[in-house]
Amino acid sequence: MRVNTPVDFGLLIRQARKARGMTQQQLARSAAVGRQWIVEIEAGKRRAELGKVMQTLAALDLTLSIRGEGIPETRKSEVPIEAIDLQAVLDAHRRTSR
Amino acid sequence: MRVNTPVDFGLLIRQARKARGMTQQQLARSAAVGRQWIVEIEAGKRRAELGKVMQTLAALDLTLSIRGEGIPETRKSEVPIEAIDLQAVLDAHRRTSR
DNA sequence: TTGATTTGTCGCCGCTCGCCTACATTAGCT
DNA sequence: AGCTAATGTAGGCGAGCGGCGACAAATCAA
Repeated sequence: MRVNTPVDFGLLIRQARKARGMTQQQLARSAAVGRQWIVEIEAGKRRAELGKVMQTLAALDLTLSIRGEGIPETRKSEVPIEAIDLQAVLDAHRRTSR
Repeated sequence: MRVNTPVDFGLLIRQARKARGMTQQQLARSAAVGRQWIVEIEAGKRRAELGKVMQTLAALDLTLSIRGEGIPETRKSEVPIEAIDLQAVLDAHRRTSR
């Protein structure tokens, strides 16, 4: 999902945290930040430290990506989208739907 | 491209800036930050303000997105990936390859 | 409702940010 | 080489961060 503002970050972090059934306290420990900081980032703090934000995303197992002119789609080390065997998909479909 | 650390942010911002032929001064003005700040973020400053980072990405026309468990692929307002007419693709393929 | 957990808010305080000006260094020209 | 623009660095400054402990308020379960 696209992220345009610090408020978006807050909402998504909170959403992911709840989806994992974590409390602010647990997330704070896991991300090595204060609980207070979690409260603030979830509220959309603009002046939050970039590094802590990324620690938090990592603690939630979330990945961040940038796209735009002049930025390659992936890095060498990144795993590209898995190739799809269209033929197999179509065969399977024919077998089940008729 | 995936972004895991503040250093990644720096490299990508610099890369995008150069791809647009902008100087640090120009980017700084466009993003409403100090030139000094651009120097630091490009060097991978961990404690940079989240808000300014996003202003800068916006000034470079870069988009940020988050992915992971519990985070929807897109927001209502976001434009989904364009649907592909597989039939047309296959037809075209057959026409050219045989 | 009651009790317990979770979340939000407050004040304090050391530390660092980010802007500014000015200077040093490096790149990119002809 | 020589000049100019661009980039990196330094010191100083006000402002705000983020951690802490302690409370309030809200949420949830039985």
